[in-house]
Amino acid sequence: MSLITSDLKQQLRDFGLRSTAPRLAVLELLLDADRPMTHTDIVEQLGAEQWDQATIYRNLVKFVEVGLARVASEAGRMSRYELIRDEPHPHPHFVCVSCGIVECMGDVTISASPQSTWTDAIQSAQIQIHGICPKCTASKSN
Amino acid sequence: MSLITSDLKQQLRDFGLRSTAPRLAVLELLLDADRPMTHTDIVEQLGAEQWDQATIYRNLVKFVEVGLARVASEAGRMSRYELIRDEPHPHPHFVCVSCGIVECMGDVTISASPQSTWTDAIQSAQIQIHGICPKCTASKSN
DNA sequence: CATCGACTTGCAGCTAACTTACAAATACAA
DNA sequence: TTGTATTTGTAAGTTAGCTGCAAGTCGATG
Repeated sequence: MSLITSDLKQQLRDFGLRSTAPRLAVLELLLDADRPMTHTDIVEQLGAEQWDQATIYRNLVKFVEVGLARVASEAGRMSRYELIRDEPHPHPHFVCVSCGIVECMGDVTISASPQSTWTDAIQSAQIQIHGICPKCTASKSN
Repeated sequence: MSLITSDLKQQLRDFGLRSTAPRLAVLELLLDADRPMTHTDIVEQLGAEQWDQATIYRNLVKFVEVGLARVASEAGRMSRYELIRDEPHPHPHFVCVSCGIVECMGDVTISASPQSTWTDAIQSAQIQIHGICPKCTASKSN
């Protein structure tokens, strides 16, 4: 077993979850992903493993429940999951309202003003920018 | 027929849609709403009218198609619709990730920095703040 | 390192939001 | 008023996601 896999096992236990093969696989996939992924994405990428789709669902839900992951968007009526990581600059997500893809906007900073009734709620909230992604913009202009 | 209803009929025609009873009712409901509404919300509020749910769905989709309305959020796997209006200050939406309710944050202004690869896409985009609304925060602390 | 209870998985079937096919009804241009 | 394209009602279909249950597995404990 690699050192890295061993770390992942420990991370699962740190969050109060048993370390099982499907959980490790999902965790590893999310770690490597550069954008939030749907359940379908994950099942496809783990295709060779043949784990039941319900197992993957339950694990994703569990990850969110314990705080390992969050639902980054529900565009197109499909939840997209991403790991929660310690980040120097929390970044907003760009969500394409046409194709549903979600991209992390690492280089954008958002600030809100002024103090308002929402100030409390905005603490630790996620920001999404909804628009048409470059790819969809291109294909629409045909 | 009231002057107002007559205006609504004209607005439908301006967008290339025939003016029908269910469309007028949906349009009027969205006009009066102070937040984006789900298909279910709308069917319930129009309960007395007994229009088919598929008709309401198709009209909502049509409204979005012609630019009369937009999907303000898909929280909880339910689309929430709002009319597109001319607004002096486009406002972000607060989306509760717990109960899915969407509120218009009229008093909050969001600014993005710096210029980035996203600058183009952000033009005319919608901003959503995802968090836990005050009501859900209260009920969770019980 | 064997045991056992609690947690997980696989399976199959269910739910709910949304979509669609098709025939009947209707808006509206002429 | 009439003709036609659009819209509606009805019923059935789709699909992401959820759930009950029996069988399997993890890992704390002895």
